[in-house]
Amino acid sequence: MKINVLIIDDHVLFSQGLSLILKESGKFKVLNQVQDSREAVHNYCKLTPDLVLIDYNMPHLSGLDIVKELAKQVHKSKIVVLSMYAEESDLIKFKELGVNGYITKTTPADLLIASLHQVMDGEIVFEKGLQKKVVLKGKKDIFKLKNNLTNREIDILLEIKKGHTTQKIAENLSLSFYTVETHRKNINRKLNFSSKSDFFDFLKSM
Amino acid sequence: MKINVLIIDDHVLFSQGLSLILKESGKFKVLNQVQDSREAVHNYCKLTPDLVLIDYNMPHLSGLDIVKELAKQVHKSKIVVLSMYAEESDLIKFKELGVNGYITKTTPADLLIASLHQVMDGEIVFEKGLQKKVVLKGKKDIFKLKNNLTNREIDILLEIKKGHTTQKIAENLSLSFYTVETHRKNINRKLNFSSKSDFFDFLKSM
DNA sequence: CATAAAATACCCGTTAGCAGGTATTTTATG
DNA sequence: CATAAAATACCTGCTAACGGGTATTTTATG
Repeated sequence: MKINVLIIDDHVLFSQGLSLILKESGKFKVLNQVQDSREAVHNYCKLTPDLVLIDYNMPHLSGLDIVKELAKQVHKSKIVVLSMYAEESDLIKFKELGVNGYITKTTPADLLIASLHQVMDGEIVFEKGLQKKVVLKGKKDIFKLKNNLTNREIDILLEIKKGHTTQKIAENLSLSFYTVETHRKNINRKLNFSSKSDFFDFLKSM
Repeated sequence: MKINVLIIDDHVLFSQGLSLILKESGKFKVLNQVQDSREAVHNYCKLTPDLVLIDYNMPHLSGLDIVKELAKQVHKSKIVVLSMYAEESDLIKFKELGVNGYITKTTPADLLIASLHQVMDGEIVFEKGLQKKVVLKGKKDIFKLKNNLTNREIDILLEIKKGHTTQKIAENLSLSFYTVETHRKNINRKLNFSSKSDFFDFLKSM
């Protein structure tokens, strides 16, 4: 039995090439290729594919939003995001959304096929995610030392990075509102950013 | 006799798909697919292709620079640029460089094949991929359309991106504090971010 | 030229963030 | 065990941001 695939990508040329790649492998059947979100949701429900391949870098619509839409539907399938670049922040978002795979377009076809089979076997394939995470763990200590931050302050920074308010952070970490404010104060004193955007740039580098 | 093609694109997945598309047409022979500029020039000289297909939207190197490099070589071939978006400013640059075609990746395979044949017949094909509504919009315009933002709102967003306060933005743009606040309000209403970090992520993507 | 969209400007009330403090408890660490 | 560092908690006051309005002028556009 072949794996039924739905491709969502407004770059028709890429979709058609990808279809041929999948077809050649002999294990996949491309049910349809769609170029916009309305068609995407409609085809998803009608065709009930086993696997959805969605391009993230679409100029006119957000891959993220489509993934959210698909997640709302009754039919459930594996979802793999195909992206031009490996963006760390995007990776986290897609992981949170429960996407089954994130593969960059720099991946050779055979590796893609192999990854898709892994996904169909229930694995979660985040190509470069694993490598980066390992690197990040070593970074954390250097990061701490470099900025004279304490463990708790890093906890708070990670919460801020998620976009949580002081109140929310307090709830999440089971702390008093005042305690979180104190930490924030100390962080700001230590890092002393000249503007909000500098601060958010810093958070991104974490 | 088949048309010998060299593909330059660091998105291997796309190159491989494109190769299959060309192969299926029966009229093209893909000599090689390369991922970086050095390989590009080397292969160009060694394989002397009839046609070069080059991706413009490469993250780490400029398609423009590669085209310039190829133009310097002894061997001459037709050069067609494949792009994600149709950007007017780039179009002019490529025209000046004597590129034989500029086709977006939203073009269906059959139209691409037809366009490539036109190019091989000596025609210059610059608008095959740009059908109906896609009216040569720049990145900024796509961005605008995508989010329903006005020109002024983008000005304000760029100021916010710099980390300026409302007061500072008002001074920089010679506007009233209240006007800037109104714009910010409208931007927030249109984009409706759930958190500050989402907002700053968005700014970064500008 | 009529009309809509965009850009400009002003007012009010609320809240989150932040800088200024002070102070206690817990945890390492020599 | 003594002491410093870290983590906890509370209070005050100020300001930027933001959402709710309203309203006028300028600019496109059919």
